[in-house]
Amino acid sequence: MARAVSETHGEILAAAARQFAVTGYRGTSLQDIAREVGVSKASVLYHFANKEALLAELMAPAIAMLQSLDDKLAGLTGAAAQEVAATGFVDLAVRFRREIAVLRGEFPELLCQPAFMHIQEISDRLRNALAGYSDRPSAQIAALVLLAGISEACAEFVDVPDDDLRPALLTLVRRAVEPVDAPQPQPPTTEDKES
Amino acid sequence: MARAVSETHGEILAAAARQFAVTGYRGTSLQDIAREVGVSKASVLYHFANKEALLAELMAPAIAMLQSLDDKLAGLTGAAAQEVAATGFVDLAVRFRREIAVLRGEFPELLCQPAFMHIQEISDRLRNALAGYSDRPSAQIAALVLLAGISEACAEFVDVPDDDLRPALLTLVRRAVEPVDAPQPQPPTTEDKES
DNA sequence: GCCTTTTCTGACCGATCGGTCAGGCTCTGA
DNA sequence: TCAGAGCCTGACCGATCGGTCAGAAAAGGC
Repeated sequence: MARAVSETHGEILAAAARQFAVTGYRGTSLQDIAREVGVSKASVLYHFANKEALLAELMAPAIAMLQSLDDKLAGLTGAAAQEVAATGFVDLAVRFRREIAVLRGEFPELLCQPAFMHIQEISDRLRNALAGYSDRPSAQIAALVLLAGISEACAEFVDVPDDDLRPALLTLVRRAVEPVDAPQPQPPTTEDKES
Repeated sequence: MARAVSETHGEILAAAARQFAVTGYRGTSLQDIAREVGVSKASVLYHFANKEALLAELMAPAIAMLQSLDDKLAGLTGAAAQEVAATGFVDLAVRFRREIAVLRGEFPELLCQPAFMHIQEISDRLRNALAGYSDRPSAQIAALVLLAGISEACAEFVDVPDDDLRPALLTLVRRAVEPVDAPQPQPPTTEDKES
């Protein structure tokens, strides 16, 4: 068959992105991807050294953006770090919904593979930043819930346009994150309306 | 060997719970579970009809609690529904951290299996309740982010005691959820949702 | 003692996985 | 015209998966 100077490479990548997001990395076989593109499994392995290499190329842009967010956070503390982490991660999650969905579902094994080992550290730093570098458990918990939830939500709302999703998420994060050094409206004692 | 009137059944269940939570349902083989218990794979399949039956028995208590929460939500609307959904789901997530972690990671395929088909509907209703039955996208998004994030967070903080985790999550949810009939800064256009 | 029931096992099955390999096809430039 | 590069394939490999089955080993009532 031999198509015009390999658009096949890109087609495989696109099909893999689609299927990984739905079925997961482990749940998608090379055969599945090959079938969708209309080539043989051997052809997939001609274009990509192995399954992991295919995943790595797929994730590269998202990882690059995550890395650059990590760099931007390097010099910041407190509320400034929170704000940059919030806007940066929301942007990233909205733009790379599918890629993040893959990472989300298969954390334990994927992060053991050499190409993705540093991601755990980066996302730990991101969580710390979103918690305003507070070591209060409640701040850490809130940050983790938000990061995880946003990853999930973006994968779920595939059909919501970016420009609707982004502000909604950003508003949510700003409301939900535990403030650190901003002047707080009430003392941390329980001035509760519920109990 | 033939142990005293099968504690083996329970041991298999416990080992499966541990491994599913770490490696996922699909990522854990019957061989793995058998090895941890110290029996043969065939023995696992003597106590459980098949892998899915093992999972179903493991999930039963969590699903029962989810079902009862669903029942409790049946007659409620607005802020009352939000509050019950919030406390109920936080309780459930804290108590059944491991079980929820399994469901979380392997949604698409697990929910296709007959034993779990109705869970998707229940969790949709739960999300709606947490959104105060508002159809504003931002309310729906916030609810989904919170539900997903909490599931993830509980699985992550395995070593945090229940009594520390629960209030932290509850505070977060109450702060993050979009209020429906509480006094709002902007005039509510759609006060009446479904009557 | 013996017989039945419960518990457990090794050997085996078909299916599927990721990956290899030798070779065929088409295009291109000399 | 022909050699070589790029692209693609079917056949095949070893490993692992969930699951079956005949029968051994132990437990318990008689």
